[in-house]
Amino acid sequence: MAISKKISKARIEQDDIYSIPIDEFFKSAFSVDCVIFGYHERELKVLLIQRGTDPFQDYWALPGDLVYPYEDLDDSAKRVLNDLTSLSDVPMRQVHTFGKVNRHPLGRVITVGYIALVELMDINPLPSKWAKQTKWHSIKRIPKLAFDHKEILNESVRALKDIIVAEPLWSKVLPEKFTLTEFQAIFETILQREFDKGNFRKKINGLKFLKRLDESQQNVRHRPSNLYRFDAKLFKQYRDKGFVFEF
Amino acid sequence: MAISKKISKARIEQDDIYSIPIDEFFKSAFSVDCVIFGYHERELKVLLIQRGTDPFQDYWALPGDLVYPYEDLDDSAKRVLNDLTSLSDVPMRQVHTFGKVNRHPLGRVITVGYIALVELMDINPLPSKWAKQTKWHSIKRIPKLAFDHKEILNESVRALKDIIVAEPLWSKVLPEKFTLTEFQAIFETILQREFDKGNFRKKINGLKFLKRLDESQQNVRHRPSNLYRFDAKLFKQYRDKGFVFEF
DNA sequence: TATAGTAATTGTACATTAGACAAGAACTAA
DNA sequence: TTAGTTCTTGTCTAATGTACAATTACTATA
Repeated sequence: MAISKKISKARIEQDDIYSIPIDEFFKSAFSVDCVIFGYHERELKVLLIQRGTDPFQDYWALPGDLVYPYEDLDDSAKRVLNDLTSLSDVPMRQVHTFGKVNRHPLGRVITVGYIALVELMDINPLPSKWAKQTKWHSIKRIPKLAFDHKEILNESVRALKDIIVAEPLWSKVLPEKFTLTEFQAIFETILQREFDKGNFRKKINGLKFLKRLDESQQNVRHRPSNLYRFDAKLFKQYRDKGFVFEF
Repeated sequence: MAISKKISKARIEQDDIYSIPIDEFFKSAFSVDCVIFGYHERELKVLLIQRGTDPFQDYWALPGDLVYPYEDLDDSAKRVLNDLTSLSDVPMRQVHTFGKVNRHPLGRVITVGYIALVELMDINPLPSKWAKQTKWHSIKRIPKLAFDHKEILNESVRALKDIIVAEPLWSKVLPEKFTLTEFQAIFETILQREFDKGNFRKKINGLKFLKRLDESQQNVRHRPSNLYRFDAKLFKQYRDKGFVFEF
């Protein structure tokens, strides 16, 4: 399934679009690739699968596959992730589309990248369909990847930094009740910078959608931390009024 | 050129990906759509073409077309814009990809949106290829558009607001030497909010990459404004050090 | 039981920025 | 010369950011 040899580049350049039969355009495909970031205790990982099919058989890769003809793009990302890792209910966001001519050996395929952030221990990926294995890889030690997935991953890491502040992705990573130190750790890990504890806390106390509870940690060998809860409804109200979270 | 009837949705859902011949995936196409924002004297417009071909013949639409099989996505955006409007040297940025199943009547086509911002008077779009007309439309009075172009436009307007602060798109809109009032007007128009003149100016004075010149306006019936120049090199240096422009 | 260790929490002092607003300056037109 | 206009600078206050110190509440261990 290679790109049709009937289309020579030279011919197209000197001629106009009408000279190409429209059918020649409908010989390409598109795929989605899911970048599932897993956070746990100050470590950021990404979920990779080992491919059990060609091309790039046995390579590590982002969970991704061709989009069905009848399938909306956003739905496809969900379906593909489920097909390969058995995961569902992982809200993803579109990030960028990658479309170099030779990025796929079987023909012209562009791919749309989607990202998500989850607490690593909350989900249980299981390989299915043609995925041989699924495995969390530390963002700092990424093996050689199939296709241009390294580039997609890099771009996604960059995008995650923007999105983590703009959208409450972090709420997926926190337990129901959490400490401010845990909250701070997420931002420090993803944004790769440190914050002063006291000052960070002051900022948080101004945010009404992080509600302080009348409970505290148990069984710690130091002063127990107060617990907080995220109020998604209040957050939405804030945002609808133009509020922007910033660091 | 409709989606192959051989693929029934039911069959795919109960079966797995292997049951679909791979050729069935290579029957789709993708396009690029260019959202060229034109700024002039506190007005924001968008460049539309009138389509001279089916589908949506005679409709107003974003300049966009199918991507050639041998063509990188980013290159394609440039080429398509030039094909339809004769414009070149308009740096664009990818924004979002739209992939609903039925967004294109001729078959499965997803489209990648690109945006740019230019000074309206600096460029001279001329319809060519199958574009009957090109015309600047005020962002506030948009006619019925072909395909899902209204949705693409809406998303692009939103994205422009983010990008105008993150990237120096505004440098494309300003003359070599400009006043701070002109500079402020761009942000007020695009972000749709007003700034206090004095305070805005204070902020600007801290930015070294906006260099105050020893020149001022001529022939104005009020105190002439100082002229400034944008130093792109310095801006890059700032940004590489992690500087982020904000309002 | 007292003490050390640990991290949470609060506070303080200073610097920087934001926001509202006013005063003065530099031009043209009448 | 004066009025009209907008640019430019300044001032004052409030809010926020930053660095860092002091205090608190717990556990483990001597």
